[in-house]
Amino acid sequence: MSSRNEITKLLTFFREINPISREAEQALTNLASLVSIKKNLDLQPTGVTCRTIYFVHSGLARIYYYKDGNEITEYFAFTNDIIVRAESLFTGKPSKKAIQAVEDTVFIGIPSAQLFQLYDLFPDIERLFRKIIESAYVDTVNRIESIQFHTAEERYKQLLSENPSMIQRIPLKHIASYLGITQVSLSRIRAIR
Amino acid sequence: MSSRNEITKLLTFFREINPISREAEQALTNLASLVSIKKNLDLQPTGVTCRTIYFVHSGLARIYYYKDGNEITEYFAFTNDIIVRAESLFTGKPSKKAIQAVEDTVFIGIPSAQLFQLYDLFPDIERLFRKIIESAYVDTVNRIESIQFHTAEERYKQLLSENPSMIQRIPLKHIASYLGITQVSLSRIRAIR
DNA sequence: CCTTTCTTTTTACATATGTTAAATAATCAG
DNA sequence: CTGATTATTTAACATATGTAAAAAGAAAGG
Repeated sequence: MSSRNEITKLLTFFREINPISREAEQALTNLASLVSIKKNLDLQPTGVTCRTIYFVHSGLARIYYYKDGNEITEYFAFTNDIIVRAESLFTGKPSKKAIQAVEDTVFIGIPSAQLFQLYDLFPDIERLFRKIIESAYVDTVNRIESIQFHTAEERYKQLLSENPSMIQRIPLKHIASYLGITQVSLSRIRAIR
Repeated sequence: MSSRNEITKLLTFFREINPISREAEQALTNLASLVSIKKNLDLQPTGVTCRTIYFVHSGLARIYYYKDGNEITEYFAFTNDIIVRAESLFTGKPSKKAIQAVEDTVFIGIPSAQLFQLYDLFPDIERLFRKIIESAYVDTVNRIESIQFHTAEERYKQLLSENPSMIQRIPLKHIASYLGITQVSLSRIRAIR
């Protein structure tokens, strides 16, 4: 499969969110490039300002950071999911977070500076990305509710029912920190049948 | 102060986020209207789809909902803050959440359908609101980190140092549910001097 | 295939927060 | 001002999750 075909798949996904003109699709395609990262390696390290917006083409990735010496997973991205360290991209500050391939992963990268220039030429593209962020915002608000008002056991079981493959594909230590608990707690929860 | 002057104050605030043309400002002003709500009364009830984007002109408001019969405060909005039930606005579904005035509050309301039409006429306005949502998204991601990796005591003390007036202006029961703890827990935390 | 390393589970104990109920304190309406 | 309502604190006990250390299991490299 050529690079262009891989980007076409992402454009197809974009059409469901917000259709954009053929010229706009072409402009996006010209900006986009593929990056392959082997399992457990970082796509982007901490300490650098985020200047690229990534989508997962294949594989599985995560955003993580360190808290008191412990690695915390903040987000998992599957096929077609956006993966971006928003707190750095939107503020211009160096990111304290890193992006890592959980499996061998192919990313589609779009340089943010050039994308923002396209916003001026193609309001449709700006609208597309506005809607992507709106959707991410709603997801995040819902996640706060999930964290604050469900026990770790409830959150684990919900994750298990909504996305059972995660348990197979992702080390439990990452799932534990994503759920906001220790690995020991997760193990205990899993043991209760 | 006339209604127009109150909206002018909001436009001044908008200029710092993303300047828009004079025509765009005029179009926004034409859409905007003022709503005054007395303390403890709802601006928007639950069960209805959110069709208006509000900003706080003066006073103080919150978004809340019911969880197992208990009232949970999700968000506080101060002067110039946006207050909107995003999970309903962006999905078109009825909201399970309500907006309430914590003090006598003046809101500036912008009907979402008409605002979205303005996006077509004035890409600057769409950009302004994209940036507002991006900023809200970053705030929300940071809040997840705060909830997951700080104790309730740490979160209370941070809130106290960042925004001490909240403790005076808002009943502690609302602050407790905002922090994700019971009022009893908050009281205990406060007692430790 | 074996050794090393990484991941997951188990155990024992510590602690933060929840639950329920009652006591105080503050606010509000008449 | 006064009684009623609402908000806040306190107490006693229950429970979920954290911490530390060790054991067991799985994966990876030579």
